[in-house]
Amino acid sequence: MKQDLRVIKTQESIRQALLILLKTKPLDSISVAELCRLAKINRGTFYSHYKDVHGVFKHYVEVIVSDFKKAYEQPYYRTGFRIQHIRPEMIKIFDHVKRYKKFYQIIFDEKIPLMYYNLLFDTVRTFMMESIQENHLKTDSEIQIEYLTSYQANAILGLLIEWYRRDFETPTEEMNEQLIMILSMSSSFRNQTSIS
Amino acid sequence: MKQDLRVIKTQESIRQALLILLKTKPLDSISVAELCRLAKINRGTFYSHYKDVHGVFKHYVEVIVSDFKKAYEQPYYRTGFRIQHIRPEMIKIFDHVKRYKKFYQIIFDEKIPLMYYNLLFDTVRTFMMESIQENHLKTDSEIQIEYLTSYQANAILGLLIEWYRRDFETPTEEMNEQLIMILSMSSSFRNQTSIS
DNA sequence: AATTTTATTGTACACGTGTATAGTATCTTT
DNA sequence: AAAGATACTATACACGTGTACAATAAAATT
Repeated sequence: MKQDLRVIKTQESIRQALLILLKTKPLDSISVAELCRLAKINRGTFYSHYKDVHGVFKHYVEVIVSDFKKAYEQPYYRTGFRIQHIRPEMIKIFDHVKRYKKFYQIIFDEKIPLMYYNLLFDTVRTFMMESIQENHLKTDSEIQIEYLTSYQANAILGLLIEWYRRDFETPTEEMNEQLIMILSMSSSFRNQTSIS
Repeated sequence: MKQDLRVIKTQESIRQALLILLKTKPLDSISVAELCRLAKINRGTFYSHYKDVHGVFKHYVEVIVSDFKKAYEQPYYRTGFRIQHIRPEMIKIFDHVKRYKKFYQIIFDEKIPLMYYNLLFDTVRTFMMESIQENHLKTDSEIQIEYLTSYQANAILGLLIEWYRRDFETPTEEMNEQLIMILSMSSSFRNQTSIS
């Protein structure tokens, strides 16, 4: 059996309505009722497709995240550089975020649920995991990779948080440089700070 | 002029009601109406004190965060160790989180707004800042301290996220060890991973 | 103790939420 | 093209939200 045309039509009009509303008001102020009025959809119908407004927004976030994954998984980036040097895969993250700036401004908004942040976290963390496994890196056997990758992935997100707070005004090139410099800081510094 | 007794009474009964409700249901399912019924407070009165249920919860979070800050600021921990070694200040974070486990389980819940996470982030980040300044560490002048500390602070929170996801079952002692091992990993490894 | 100040209550209103159900319209299948 | 399946609509209900305002109660001030 094929996908019902009615379903496609209503879902698309709901999604479109969200995009339109997002241009004039923040996500957390958009109600299901308003969305349905604009989409010319009965409110009861809405609930047979989405749980709430976040359910609709999540669709777009998933599209963006999968775009991020796709870019990262291009073979060129995975094989073309020697592992002795900092490879540029991660660098792509800043370009990606800048490209979808409007969405990331929503995701990092303090009124928005952690759910989207978690999605980001899991995505970046998976990259870390794969990178370690592909290069057959063996870490100190005492270190649990789950904790190591969580540490590393969230560190990157820390840069994004700061970037967001500065309204993404720092150029992506400088973000790349900052990341590389932080990564190449000597371990002696890390021991000195006691914290980092 | 002194603080009106009526105000104190109503605020305390609202806060108490929240604690009671939190024992049986998640924060995001607690309505202002329910809170007011239990607190025996008129709903209109509620809104002259708090904006919403989160406003009430935030009070507790602020108490907890200030407790965290206080513990960190005890002079003993700031002077008693040589900076050449990893100092144990940050180690306190795991004990602290474990102590207030119930609250952190709420804060890290995916349905809860980023606001509380940001509060945590800012707190830890301030520690990083102070630590760098107190020790008169000069980083590479090209590195912006704001990005460095955001990176470092959020990395720690990454460990907390993973810990939370495992329902805080990893013993605090092991969390301490994991952190120390991650921090003392050689920079050569970091260059190899390309990501971390 | 009397007066003044103000926090709280009770009530109302327009709106949003989530769910349910019967009737209608639209799609798919044969 | 007709039959069958099902998505959509219209409507209703109980509940929650945020705001407003006059009446009341309980504080602080004199």
